[in-house]
Amino acid sequence: MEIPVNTEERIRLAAQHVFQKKGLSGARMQDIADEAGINKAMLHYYFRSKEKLFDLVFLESFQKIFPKINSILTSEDNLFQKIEHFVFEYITVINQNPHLPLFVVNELAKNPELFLQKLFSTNEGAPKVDKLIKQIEEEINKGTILPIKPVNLFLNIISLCVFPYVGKPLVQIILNMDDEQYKGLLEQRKQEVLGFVLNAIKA
Amino acid sequence: MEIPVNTEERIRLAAQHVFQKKGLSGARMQDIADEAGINKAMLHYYFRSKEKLFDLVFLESFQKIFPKINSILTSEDNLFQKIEHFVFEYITVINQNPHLPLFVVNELAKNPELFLQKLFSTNEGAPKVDKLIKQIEEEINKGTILPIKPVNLFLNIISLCVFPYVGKPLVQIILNMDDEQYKGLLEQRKQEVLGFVLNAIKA
DNA sequence: GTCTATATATGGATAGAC
DNA sequence: GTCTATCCATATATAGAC
Repeated sequence: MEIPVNTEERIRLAAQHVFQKKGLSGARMQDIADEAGINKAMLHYYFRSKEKLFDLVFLESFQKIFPKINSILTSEDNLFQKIEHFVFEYITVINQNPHLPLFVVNELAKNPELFLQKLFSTNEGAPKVDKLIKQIEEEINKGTILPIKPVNLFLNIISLCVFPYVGKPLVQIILNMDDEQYKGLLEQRKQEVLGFVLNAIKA
Repeated sequence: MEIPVNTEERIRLAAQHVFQKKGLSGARMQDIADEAGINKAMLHYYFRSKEKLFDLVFLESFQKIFPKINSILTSEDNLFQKIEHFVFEYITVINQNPHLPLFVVNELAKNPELFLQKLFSTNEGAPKVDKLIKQIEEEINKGTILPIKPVNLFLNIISLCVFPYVGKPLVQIILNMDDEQYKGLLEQRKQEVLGFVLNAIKA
C-alpha cells in the first residue's frame, strides 16, 4: 500500500476512503484534502466538484463488485461449483474492501433516483442471474437438491456472505466482541457459509 | 397512522422519518419542520439541537430492536422453538420498520465512539446470547443438530433475516425486481428462512 | 407556543498570486 | 500545479414580536 506520488491518484484514494467511511453527505472536502496531504483547492482543480468526485468513487466501488459476480454467474460451472466459487470469490473481494458493501447499499438507498443512469450508462448492466436460476431449477428437478425458490436460495447466499460485513457494528454489540475477535469470526466465514448452504439444500 | 395533534409528537415522528431516510448528516432541520407541518424554530424550542433530536430518534430505533430480541433469547423455549420465535418475531418487527436496520447499522458505523455511552447509559444493556449459545452446544452434544460454531449459527440466522431489508436496493438491481415484486419476496421470508436454517442444522 | 427575522457557523467553490 | 485568501450558499441556532 505505498502512497502514490501523483496528486490525482492520491486524491482518488483519499476520496474513496473518506466517502466510504462517512458517506456523501457526511464527507467533507477538507477531510479528503487532509488525507491526501494537499489543499482543498486541488480537489476542485482535478475533479471540479464534490459530486463529480463522489460519482467517480461510487462507480469504481460498484465496479469492484459486479464484474466478478457476473463472470462467475455466467460461467460453465455446475451449480455446486458455482456456489463454491461465488462464496469464496465474493467474500474474498469484500474482505479486501470491508466497508464497500455498506457504502454501496447505503448510498443506493439514499439516492434512489440517481443510480440507474450512472450505472447503466457506463457498465455492462446488472448481473445476469438467469443462468444460475435455471441451474437451480434443473437440480431440483433431478432431485439432487431440495425444492427451494431459486431466488430465495440466491438471496440466502448473498445474505450469508455480505451481512457480517454490513452489520458489523450491530453484531459486535450483540455478540459483545472486540475488533480482533470479530476479525477471527469473519476469517472462517468462507468455509462456514459454504457448508451451511450445502447442508441446507442437499436432498 | 393518524397524525398526532400535539406538536412535540408530530416533530418526533417527522424526525424519525427524515433521519431514517437521510441519516444524521443528510437530514435537514427544514425537512423535519416541513414534514411536521411547523416552523424550524419549533424544533429548537422542543428539542434544543439537531444532535439532541437525533439522539432521541436513534435511541428509540435501537430500543425497537433489542428488548424483543432479549426476551426471546432468554426465554425457557428449547432451541428449535427459540429459532422459530426469533425468526418470526424479528422479521415481523423489521417488516413494520423496514428502514430501521440500515439506519441503525449505518449510524453505528459512522459514530463508532458515540453509541456505547448513549446505549449503555439508558438501556438494560446488550442482548444476552449466552443462553442460546449454551443451548446450541447441548443439542450438538446430544446429536440432534450437526456440529456448528454457535456464534456462526446465530450470525447466519440474523443475516438471513436482516440482509434482505438492508440490502434491498442492491439486491433489487441484481435480481431486476420492482418494488412490488420485492415486497412479495419479503413476505414469504419467515417460512423460507426458518426452513432453510432447520435444513442446514438437522442431523 | 408559534411565528418571522436574523445571527453565526460551516463547507463547497473560485480568484489570483506564485 | 499548488498554494492562500475569499466568496457565497446553505444550515443550525437564536432573538424577539405576537
